Amino acid sequence: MKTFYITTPIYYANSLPHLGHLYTTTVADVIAKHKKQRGFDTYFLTGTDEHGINIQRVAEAKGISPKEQVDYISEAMKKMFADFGLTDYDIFMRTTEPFHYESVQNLWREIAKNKTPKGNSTIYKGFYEAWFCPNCAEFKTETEYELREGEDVPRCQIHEKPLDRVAEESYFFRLSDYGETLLKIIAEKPERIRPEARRNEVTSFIKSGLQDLSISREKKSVSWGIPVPNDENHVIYLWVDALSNYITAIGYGNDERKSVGFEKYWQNVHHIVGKDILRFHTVYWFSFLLAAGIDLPKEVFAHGMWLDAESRKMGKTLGNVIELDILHRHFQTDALRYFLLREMVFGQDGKFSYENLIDRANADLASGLGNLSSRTLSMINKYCDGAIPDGKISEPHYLYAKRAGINADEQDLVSVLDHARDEFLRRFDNFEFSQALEILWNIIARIDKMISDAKPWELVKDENQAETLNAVLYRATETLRWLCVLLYPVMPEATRKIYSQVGLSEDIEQINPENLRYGELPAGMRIGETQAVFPRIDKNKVMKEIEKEKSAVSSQKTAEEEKQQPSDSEQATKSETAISEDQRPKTEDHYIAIDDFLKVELRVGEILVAERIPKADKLLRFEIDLGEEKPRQILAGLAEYYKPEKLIGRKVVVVANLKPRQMRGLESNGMICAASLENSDDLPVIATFLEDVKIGARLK
RNA sequence: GGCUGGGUAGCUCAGCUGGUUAGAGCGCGGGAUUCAUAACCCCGAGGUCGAGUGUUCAAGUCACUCUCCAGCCA
Repeated sequence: MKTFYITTPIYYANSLPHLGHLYTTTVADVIAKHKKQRGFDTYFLTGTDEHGINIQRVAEAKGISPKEQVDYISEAMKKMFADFGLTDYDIFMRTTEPFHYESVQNLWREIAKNKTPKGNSTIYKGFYEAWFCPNCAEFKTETEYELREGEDVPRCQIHEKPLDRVAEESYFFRLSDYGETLLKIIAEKPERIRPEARRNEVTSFIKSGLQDLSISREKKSVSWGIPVPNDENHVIYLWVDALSNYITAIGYGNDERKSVGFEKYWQNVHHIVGKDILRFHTVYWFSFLLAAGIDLPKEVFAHGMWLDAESRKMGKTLGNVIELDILHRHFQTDALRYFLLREMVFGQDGKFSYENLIDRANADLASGLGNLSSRTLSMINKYCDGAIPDGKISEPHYLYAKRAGINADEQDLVSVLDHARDEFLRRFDNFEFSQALEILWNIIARIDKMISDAKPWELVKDENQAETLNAVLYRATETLRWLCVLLYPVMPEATRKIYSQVGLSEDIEQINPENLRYGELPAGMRIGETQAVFPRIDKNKVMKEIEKEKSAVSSQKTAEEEKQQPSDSEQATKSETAISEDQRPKTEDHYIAIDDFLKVELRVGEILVAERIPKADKLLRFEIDLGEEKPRQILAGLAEYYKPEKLIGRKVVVVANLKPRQMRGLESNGMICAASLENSDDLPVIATFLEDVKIGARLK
């Protein structure tokens, strides 16, 4: 029997489930369901990655043990999966399982006893000294961290948290010997890494030269992990531990899971990963596997990220995160699954907003598939006494059919459906989900048009048109049957409902869409009870509710974070001022046109030099890099509030086209934007950016 | 800075190896209709195809330059 092995990454057990976890797992679930339908013996893995310094720290901070921490997260993950109907996985893998320990150590031994393609030892012991980011679980080079003014410990550029200085003995994996082999392998079977743009990144990374990889940490600094075989003082590097879950779970290197079938499944494994971890799943993972003499995965597919409606990354600071409990509370799981697969071109980034989700659900599901099903079945009830009519038109009635705009012969429709089915399957096999779905929605439009053109409500009034009417309804219903079978992996609940409304009772998950043949819908069968499968969503109402919940959540968070609250009276005063400001009459002359605003050239600048000016107690002299040929000199009255040396390196907003002005004999070429508050003793606050911005970028 | 990908209708995007009036979906405006979940069907809006130069009988579609955006560079 043909087999298929699909994996999600195992999710790091340091934070609660989010949209990314839901997305990747949903995609894998859809693929798994589809492959099962197609007759593959399918194995679907997901789970949590539970070791490492970062989990150790999170646990310490909470005052619990690492095991308690990872138990908590993996339970939360399972609960989230269950909420969204993701229960078809064959294993929820956890790296704290004893069998995984055993297997990883066996993998290590296997690698260690082999030679690299260049005939060297694969693993050697050395000494490592570098900055390490526990959040990334990566060592950082000079270009990847920043040293802030007044601090001696650099911070990770991604997490902005202090790095750990690691100076210790370490085992190394001789990755540097694998570059050529990897490039050759990728060139031979490029489809192993997709999409193409991501593959290019991987190859250019390899071409830039691979360095050996530290694959252990001393136990005294990281204790939460799998010990290196025969060296109790070392713990195996997180990525070796995590990546190998894909093989240990199906029985590599251990007896406990042997029965799953490593040989059987591994030969057709497809890893679905986020683009951020593609490198680990190709360069590192491929090399480890080569070193252990294990076949490489058939495919590693890197999908994109969900961005907000404005194409920004989602994050706590921006408050634009899509919240899983809101999704769960307000939307049908099937509508969400459809949206996830339809809206994002698999492999590219996609935009996610509650509005988009509602629009898609209403347009494609309520007005599209749902409405087609509803109008078709309701006509069968009204015009055919609730039984599926015979779809054949006999020769004497050909002319009538033609008059109604209907081909007596259904061959046109049959070839359209056959072609759509083949294309859909081809796209699906290629993980082109959005395009696959589009094909089916063209079919829906076609059937809608057939109905509108034929006008069954008129045909029913003419006895001579009885067969035409029947044919139209049969064709529509037969198409519905096909749609249900094809769409089952994407919308399991809804398609089951429609299927049973049509009157069919087989288990749709076991029907292979390849075997769909036109005309197998039995005439004379009674249809089931009908009701709307995709109720229309009242956008205004639901958006209002969501907004309310969102603000409730965020204000709750703010309250927790800021324990110090102003007294009641203070707050009252403040809100009163706010209202009066707000209610100021908005007449024309309070506004400026966009052109007026654009006259002001605001740019991002980085302070290179900041120093006091002799005999001036307020003025500071700055040299600011605006991305121009040379830095600008700007004077600003900030000396009372800021120590000049603290300002160096800060990114600020500069009015770049202000007329130059002389102060204290020096020319100032611009102005630094800062908030100045009402009271004289309030400090001005220099406008800055939370995100990393490019020097010279214009603000608008 | 280097490399990769991209900039096409209000929005999301198709447009393969260059060739008739540049397409789809959503949204919007109008019409028609009643089987259906204010749905479905028809029509329309008229977008310098990021800018420029070039190759060609002919260029979103090829080349070069510039510009903007995104990603990768352990």
